[in-house]
Amino acid sequence: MKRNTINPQWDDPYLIDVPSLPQGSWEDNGQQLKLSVPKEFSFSENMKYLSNAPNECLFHIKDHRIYKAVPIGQETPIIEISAEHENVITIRFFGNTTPSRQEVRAAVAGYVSEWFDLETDLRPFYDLAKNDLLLHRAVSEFYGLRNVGIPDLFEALCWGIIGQQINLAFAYTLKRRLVENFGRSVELDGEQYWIFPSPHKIAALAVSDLAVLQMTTKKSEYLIGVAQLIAEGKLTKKRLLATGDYKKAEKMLVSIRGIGPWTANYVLMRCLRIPSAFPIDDVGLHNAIKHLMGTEQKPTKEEILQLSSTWTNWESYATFYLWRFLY
DNA sequence: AGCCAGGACGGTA
DNA sequence: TACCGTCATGGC
Repeated sequence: MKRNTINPQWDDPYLIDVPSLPQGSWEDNGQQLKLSVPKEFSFSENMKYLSNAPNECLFHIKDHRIYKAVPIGQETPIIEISAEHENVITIRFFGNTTPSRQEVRAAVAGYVSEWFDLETDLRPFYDLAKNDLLLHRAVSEFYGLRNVGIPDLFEALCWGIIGQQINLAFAYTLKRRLVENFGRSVELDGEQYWIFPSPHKIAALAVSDLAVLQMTTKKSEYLIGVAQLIAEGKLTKKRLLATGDYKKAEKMLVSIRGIGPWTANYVLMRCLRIPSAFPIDDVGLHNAIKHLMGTEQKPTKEEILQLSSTWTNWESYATFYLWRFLY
């Protein structure tokens, strides 16, 4: 008999911070969901991006399909995301994890819609990019790529903090250790699906609990501090968005210990989807520009501001597209 | 072996 | 405001 087994530490009140409904059109026949996607969307282009994450532990990819456990309230459906045609995304529930309640299925649709940023109209970006020194090649090579995001705020903040000042491969290793030590997993058909630890769980840890994972002491402190803020309800997506202004949201984040300009903009870009969020200190961005410009030295901040002066309100998409040149 | 990595902090001038 | 030493470890 195949059953889902869930780790003991499952008395976990945290609800991931995601929309309860997709904004766009979608269908639900009780067994599977279909999301309509904009014309400027390419499933395979987004899959190429996701396939490149080395050592990713929160989803896996097989035969051009994504498999992932999505925690919604007290349920943890395991979904398969596929696209027979480029213009529609199909979500199937795995095994016996089909949520019986319609609102849970809707939340899953909302999660996927947000993950792939299906609501943004990319046409203005493509228009401005056509004549842009750095972007014209990016938008033709990666046409249909979305700003694939991190819908949950806590996960996005942790990923940003973990990634500070270390190479990406090591960052993935640290994330995996964090998830496998303090997250929970659902097992189905011999596969294990990991779910990111809750803020409550991390908030209750001691610095040494994280430091043994080879996180620096400071990173351990930062993660616990952010977890406490979120667990106490003091830091939410809603509050950040309620500032009504990108710069105010950035200030709110930067005031938190461990979150500097890079992390703040990274999270505003990948989680809150602020179009003008711009992690200008990002080494990856610097390397991409260096690569495209064929220069030996990294661009200065002034040069980047010059090159990006026409990206107004599309800085986050520009950054995301330029990252694609790095792998 | 040595430089670099999807930075941030705390102190100093 | 602007700069600098420090944190600390793995990847290549």
